[in-house]
Amino acid sequence: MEIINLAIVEDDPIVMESLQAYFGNSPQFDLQVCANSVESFCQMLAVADPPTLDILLLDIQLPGMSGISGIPAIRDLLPAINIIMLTTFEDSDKIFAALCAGACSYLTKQTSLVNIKEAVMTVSRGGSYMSPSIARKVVEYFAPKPKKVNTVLTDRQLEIVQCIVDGLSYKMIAAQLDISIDTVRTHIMHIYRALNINSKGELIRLSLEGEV
Amino acid sequence: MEIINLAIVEDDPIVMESLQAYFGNSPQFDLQVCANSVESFCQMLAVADPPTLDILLLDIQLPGMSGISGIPAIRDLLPAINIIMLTTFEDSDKIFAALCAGACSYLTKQTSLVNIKEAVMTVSRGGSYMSPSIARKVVEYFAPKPKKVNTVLTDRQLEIVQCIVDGLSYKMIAAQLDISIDTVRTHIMHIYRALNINSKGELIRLSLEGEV
DNA sequence: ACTTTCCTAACATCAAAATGTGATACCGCT
DNA sequence: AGCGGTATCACATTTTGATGTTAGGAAAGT
Repeated sequence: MEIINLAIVEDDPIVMESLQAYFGNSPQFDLQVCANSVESFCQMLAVADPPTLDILLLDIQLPGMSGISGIPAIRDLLPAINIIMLTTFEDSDKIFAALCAGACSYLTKQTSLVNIKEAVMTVSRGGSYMSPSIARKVVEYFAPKPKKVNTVLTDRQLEIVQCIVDGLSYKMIAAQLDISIDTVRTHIMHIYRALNINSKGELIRLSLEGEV
Repeated sequence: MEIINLAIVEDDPIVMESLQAYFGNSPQFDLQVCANSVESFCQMLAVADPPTLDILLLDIQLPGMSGISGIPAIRDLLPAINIIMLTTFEDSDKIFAALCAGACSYLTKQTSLVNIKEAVMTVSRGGSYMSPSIARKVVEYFAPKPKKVNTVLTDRQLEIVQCIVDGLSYKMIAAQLDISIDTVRTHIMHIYRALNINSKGELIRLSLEGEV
């Protein structure tokens, strides 16, 4: 079995000790770096012979820079590192901010040491592990939104909108829907009135953002 | 412990038997409905006294309608059901299609029965479980993309792009950036050249899709 | 010192879009 | 039968956008 090179950034001494005791005494892991802030962690990496690290357990609430805002800096120093967030926060904002910054897993601190170990090993195998409640929030991001029913636009108008979003000119829309270009103009004027906008650009933005 | 009302839609008799044997003999579960296609499953629900179902294990590759395209129909009949995809497919397209349709978990068929049970119970507790390799693909959806085109645009050009995405006209951009409208035109012409496009619409689409 | 890149700007031209007014016709509703 | 909403079309005008050429000045690199 390959030995996994670990790092931990955590400011709570109790949690840190617990993680150190658990991972430090296991032959599967080589706990190479421990730090209590992103700043000091980065300092430890900015040496002549930086350690090789596979996985980082990273807290969010830290003195100085937060774990999330520190991710870019860390990935800058270690592009290949896999970052597992380990935090008490469960709000969607922080979860998505962390994932968007490049974290690959997200665990709540209620997670048992056994499960944290499981997550670390899963990640080292190229997978990802998330706490069930976190995973639920993530999948809900994709789930079909409760339709904001479009009372403002008619079916025909939505057809026109789609054509515009597809990049068609008035002339092409007229050809495609087999109506006159003047009719297209009229439709679009009505659409603009209904949405309270006055340019193709705004319409495309609204449509791509799912507002229409 | 609450009993979990289960349904299974699976056309492979071997897999089905294995699941039936496992969940049918466990007191925690009430395996209420088994079907080998979405169509027959929906028929079983279209009765005077439809069963109460908490969780559905759903295959993708099925005779007739695919599992993914069947999700909307199923959710129409049972809005509260939690759908766990159970399939051999691991391609991102299918994963995201299933999640966007409203599935809450996604397991590969390599998943052991014990882990499937774990997933079912996790979901019944309001969480979500995904196979590690699936979870990885999901988090990679959020991860920062390797920078692409935006190396071809200068800072100033990105400013202009932002203004256009915000729905400003050339005139308004000129006013906002305090430059002449001719300069705005020149910038935009260069931007179009750099991105190989030729309209505001395409630019807005690229920008909103994160390509710039 | 020289080149390159970028931001700036003016002038010009044609295509496309935005806006307005007015009109005909169909459909469903009361 | 009459009303409101929708879809259709025409004509006209003004504004905006797309594309081109040319060019000066500032900053940065060779």
